[in-house]
Amino acid sequence: MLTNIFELVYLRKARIEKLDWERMVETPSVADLYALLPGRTMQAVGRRAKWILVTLDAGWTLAVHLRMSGQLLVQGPEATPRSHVHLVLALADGRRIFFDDERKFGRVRLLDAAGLRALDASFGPEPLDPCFTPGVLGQVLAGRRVKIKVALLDQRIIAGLGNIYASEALWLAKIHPLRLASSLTQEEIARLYSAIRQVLAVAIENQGSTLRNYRNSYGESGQNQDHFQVYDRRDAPCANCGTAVMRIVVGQRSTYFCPTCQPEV
DNA sequence: CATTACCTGCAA
DNA sequence: TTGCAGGTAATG
Repeated sequence: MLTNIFELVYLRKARIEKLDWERMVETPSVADLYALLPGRTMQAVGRRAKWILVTLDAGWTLAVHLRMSGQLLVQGPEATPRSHVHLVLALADGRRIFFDDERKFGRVRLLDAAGLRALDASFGPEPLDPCFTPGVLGQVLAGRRVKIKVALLDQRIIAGLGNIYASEALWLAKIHPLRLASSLTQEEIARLYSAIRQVLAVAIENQGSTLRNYRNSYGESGQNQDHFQVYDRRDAPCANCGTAVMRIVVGQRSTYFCPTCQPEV
């Protein structure tokens, strides 16, 4: 979750101070990244699905995906990178951006306008966008013979939900995770729509969920892990009915739900 | 569809 | 030692 930006930091005349895990650079080649990035100016920070998008000048966009354990940290000139910092960008004002990533799953791309359009087009609707309505959710789920939990994790169907918030949203909507997406009634879609937006809004309010690695760009933990209703709460009592929360595996991912509030398929 | 790979670290 | 972890791409 993107909780804050690098204010207006300047990458002008900056350099790549360290890059010791080249596999994190998906495109262009590492040589091209070294050629193109220095001298660029950061103009804005945005997000699409789980990609952090830093708008640069000359039509370039620096895209960063934190995957499981990545952190993007803004540090002062005196800070020492920890052992898992694999990319350091030195800024013109002396600060540095550390890409810290224990598991090395995180990725970086430098995209031109066409690359950005292609990335954007590969994702489903943004749940917090005003254009996202129950009707839109119904359309993207229509005819999908996939379990609803799997559909919610598929970024091509709907963008931005991860394993935590998929379970949380289904609990709030009282929908069993194994239901087929195509089987949801209008009413259930309406409930799911509200639940998704509610769960994300609360998570943002609580500055994200820190299980192990998540930090905002100042290195601060989130608080939303203290507000989980079902995720990581196997055997805890459901807040609605007291039934023990169950854990099952759906699409190879841990999935938590209340067997009473979210009736069987 | 399901399974495996990618990585490292931590808890059971 | 095994299993599991907030994600996704690449395989059968």
